[in-house]
Amino acid sequence: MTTAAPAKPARRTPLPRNAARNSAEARIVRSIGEAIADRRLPPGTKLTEESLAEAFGVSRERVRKVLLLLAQRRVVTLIPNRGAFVAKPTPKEAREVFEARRVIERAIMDRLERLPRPLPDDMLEKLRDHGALEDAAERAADRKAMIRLSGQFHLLLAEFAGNATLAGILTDLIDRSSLAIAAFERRSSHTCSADDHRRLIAALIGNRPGEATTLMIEHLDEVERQLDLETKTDTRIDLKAIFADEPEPA
Amino acid sequence: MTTAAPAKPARRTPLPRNAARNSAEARIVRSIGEAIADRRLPPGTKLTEESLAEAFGVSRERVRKVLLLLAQRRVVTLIPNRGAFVAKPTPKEAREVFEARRVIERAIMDRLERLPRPLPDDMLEKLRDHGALEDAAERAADRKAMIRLSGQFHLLLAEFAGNATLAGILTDLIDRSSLAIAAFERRSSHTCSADDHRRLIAALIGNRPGEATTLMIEHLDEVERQLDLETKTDTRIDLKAIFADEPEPA
DNA sequence: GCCTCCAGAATTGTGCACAATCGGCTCGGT
DNA sequence: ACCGAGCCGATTGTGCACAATTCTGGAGGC
Repeated sequence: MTTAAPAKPARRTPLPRNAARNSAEARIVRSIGEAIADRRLPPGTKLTEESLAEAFGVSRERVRKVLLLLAQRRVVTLIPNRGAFVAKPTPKEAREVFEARRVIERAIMDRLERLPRPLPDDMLEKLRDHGALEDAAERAADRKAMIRLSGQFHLLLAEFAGNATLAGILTDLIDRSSLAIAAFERRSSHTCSADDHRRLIAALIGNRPGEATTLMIEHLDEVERQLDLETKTDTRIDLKAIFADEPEPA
Repeated sequence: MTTAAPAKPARRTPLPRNAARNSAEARIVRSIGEAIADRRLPPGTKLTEESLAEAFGVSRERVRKVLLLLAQRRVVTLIPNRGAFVAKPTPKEAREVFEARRVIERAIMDRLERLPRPLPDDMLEKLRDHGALEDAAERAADRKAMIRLSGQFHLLLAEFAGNATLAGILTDLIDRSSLAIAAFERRSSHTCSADDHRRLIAALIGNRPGEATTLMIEHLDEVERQLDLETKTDTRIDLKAIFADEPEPA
């Protein structure tokens, strides 16, 4: 019935319209988000509206909107009349974020393990492709790419689990854990163990019951364990402490 | 040009400043959120900026900001150049939200059951107080109060679990499940079974291992099961269907 | 010497005016 | 009478100007 209209000329405009405008803001959000994740914008950095507006070539109100969005995702902190800062999570918040990730990603792995085998071809293909990308980034020692790919890997699994809502929640949590890593990473850490991901992929394909889930939990535990959530480096007094033992150069 | 103002008498105000301003926005968000949850604003309702601005006695840009926040929480849908609408979840999204709630609330119940016994007095007190409130609302057949209290109950448990991040995520999910209920509730449904909550409280205090968790999952299953997620009432064509059998009045 | 207080500058917050866009309505053609 | 085109009212989107607040540097008093 409704399928008629074979020869209907394109009455409406092809409407590439608002998509462009809208994605411009989304693009800025992603751009800033990635910059925060890979530490080009370390926690605590002041994000001046004017500077960002200039950097992205947009008006200040656009930036303002973007910052509001990022603040909602707890990636930046908005202090009234003071401005926007890259969020600096507390150790407590960092622990909470990782715990939340364990809760959600365990659920995701459960669902993935219950998928009928063998896994669909496109899924296998995407897993292998992603593995190759991570390998390449590791060989190239491309730290930024590894961070980005690591997040994408977890997100990819969430997609496969088929629950977009959980995936959306996880997106935020991944951003926030990147932030936590940036804030609390120890000096000598190898972090993003692409090896963990490799094993996870293998376990997922192999389908030994529970193994992939266990690996995921251990993986998240390991990442969290590599953080230094004990020594209290909070507030801004640490700056004074750092330079306290330096003699006056005069 | 502008300010004459060479004389500056009481230059400073007693500063009831941003705290009031800031919470004003939060208040509007809560207000609209509650209105959506208890169905004063059914899914699909157009939220005109001007009307809301007038209703809350604030400027349009304030409303605009609030709508952006609510859109981020998926409680309203923002259509470019068309405006804001109370979100109308799809059956798929409704299922996803409930699945996400099961994932998170199971984790919360796990943690609550692992709490050392007996539970702290303030926790017991709050549980009992809340139970009394729900009983009262049920006796008074105060539907709106029951909906609000039901959400608060789940949030209360999340608080007790001590993970503010998970609690925050759950806050959004509860709002969204309220929406799902508003969108898909069957005509003859008793819904918010305060009885479930009563049993949950008892199980939690009694601490028979796993019982509270099981009750919670069954509770969420039951709420979801009361929804009609099968019959496809999507799109706007249902309006035509509704009036299809009505004869022309002239 | 140190603390307090106070301009000046820089930055954020907000109202307003206008531009852009959409849906509905009317009108003219077939 | 139906269909499409085009205008109009209403609503949303955006830039701008100005108000409010905070921060900085420095002068003055204790």
